[in-house]
Amino acid sequence: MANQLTRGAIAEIIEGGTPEAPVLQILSMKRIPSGTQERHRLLVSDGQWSSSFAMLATQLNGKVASGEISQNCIIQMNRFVCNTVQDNKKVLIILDLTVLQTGADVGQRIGDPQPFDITKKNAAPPAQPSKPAYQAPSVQRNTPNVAASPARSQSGQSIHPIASLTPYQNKWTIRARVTNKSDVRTWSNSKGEGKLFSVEFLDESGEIRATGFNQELDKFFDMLEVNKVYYVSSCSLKTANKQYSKLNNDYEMTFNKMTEIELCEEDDAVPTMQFSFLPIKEVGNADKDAIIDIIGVCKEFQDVTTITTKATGRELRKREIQIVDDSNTEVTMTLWGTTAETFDGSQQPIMAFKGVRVGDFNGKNLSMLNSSSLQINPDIKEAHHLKGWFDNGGNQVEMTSISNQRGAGGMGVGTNFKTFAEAKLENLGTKDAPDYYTVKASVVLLRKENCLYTACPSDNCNKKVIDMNNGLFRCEKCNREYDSFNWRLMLSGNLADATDNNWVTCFQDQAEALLGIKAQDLGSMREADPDNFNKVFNDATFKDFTMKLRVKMETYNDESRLKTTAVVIEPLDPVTYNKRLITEIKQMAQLS
DNA sequence: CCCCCCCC
Repeated sequence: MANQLTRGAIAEIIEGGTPEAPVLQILSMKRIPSGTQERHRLLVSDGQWSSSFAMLATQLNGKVASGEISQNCIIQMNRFVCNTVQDNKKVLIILDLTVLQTGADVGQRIGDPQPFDITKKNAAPPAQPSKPAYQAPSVQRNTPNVAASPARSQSGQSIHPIASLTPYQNKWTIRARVTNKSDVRTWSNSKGEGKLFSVEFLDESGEIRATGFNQELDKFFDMLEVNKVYYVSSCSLKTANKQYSKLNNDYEMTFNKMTEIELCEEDDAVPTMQFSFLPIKEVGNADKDAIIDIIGVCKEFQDVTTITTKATGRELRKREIQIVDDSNTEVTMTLWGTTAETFDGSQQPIMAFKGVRVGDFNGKNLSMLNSSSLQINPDIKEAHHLKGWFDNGGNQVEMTSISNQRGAGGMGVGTNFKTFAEAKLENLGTKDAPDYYTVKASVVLLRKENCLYTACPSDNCNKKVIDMNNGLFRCEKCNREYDSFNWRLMLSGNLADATDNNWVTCFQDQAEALLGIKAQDLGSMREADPDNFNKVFNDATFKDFTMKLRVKMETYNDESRLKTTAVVIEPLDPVTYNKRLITEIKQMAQLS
């Protein structure tokens, strides 16, 4: 069996050689915990040497998931590149392989391979890897050695892997898929002004960002479409500024006057964008600022609004949408710019996001970045699965939202349901920012004394006024006197659910909703009709409500206490309430 | 030649 393996192939590759279709055994494999992209590192053996320098190209991840690639299996490497990384270490990336024998069939390590160490290798002094003289030692990746005969483009030139591009060669053509494309952006600074866009290209060896300015934007912006494959040649290459680019490439390209781009119709061989989707439910546990991939159904969407940035005063268009998945969880996602403006959610599309950022404003939310990409109704298995789920009952499921604030105005009672006990257990309100949650609660006790106050009648003031006892009422805030006032409510009530109770402050709108009467009417009633005044409070007591609460630690006179304020109060809708309980029971049943 | 990633 041992003679199946290509003895010495590992040494040959490490020394810069490109043996033809070498056969190796995978001794072990390890998933590397880096970023969102699943990557596998392999300990491989050629029968003589072993090394853990091998990595699987991500398009082969499926073969790991399916079990085709597993420990002890024998592989033939059809295509591979060997790069030099920091400290002159070698990394072998397997681009294409054939499993000759499964791990189960082989069942054991073949022979007695020794960990390859160039200093211990006794056969001849270490061969000098054929390293081009231009390579600075700090450069993280050398020109890869690409095995197997390169493909040819339609016009006959050979295709180069993206990973092999450097600023020092100018005759190359890549065949790559556009995985992301920016909006047109303009700039104006001391050096001048102009417009630009950028795209991201992906092939089986790697990825690279390309930028087109001014004339090149006019020439290529419309032509380049996300998900299509192109032959691209003659661009300027420069060192990528890692501060701004998250792509796994030390270089990036700029389109220039010589650049040629040509659509490639037969594009099956070029990998599509790789996602690593996180179930929406898991976003609830994700760290703030985490960059993740998400797929979901757009269940609801709000209108486009305009905001002004604090820093530069720039106006931005944004749209919030709610996406759900089969973890029965909903999250709010913010779209920006053209994506926000052109978005059509009316058909409840499936949306696959790559590289969106987790935020923690009022619960968890997601936001697209300029580096994020979005595919609507993509032809991938996760999208088909979600479509099937949504159309077959998923659309009826009551979702748990991990974003407290619904829509631009934050209206609505929200869906971040918790009991009082859960809110306490989770220490809501003890951080810097207030927490919001929604509770179903009954009124136990209302403090009707001092729940009304005389307020300034001018618009948007509402400050308490002082009765001058001469028919005039003075507002200190407006610094003037009025001949009338408005009754306003600040009602303190004890509310309870099955788990605990809580004192909650209800201001005007919320108190009116709870009592079922306008503050003005209640105020008039207090002196004129005390019986009915008391009846209002008696009637409200023991009623059930759904309410969105805000919890925040407040400090008075060096004493800190949690303050709970009602943000929205609605009468309990028994149908919606029961639906939610049924969903929760089903979820509990699934968990057990 | 850009390099902002935003707002409640």
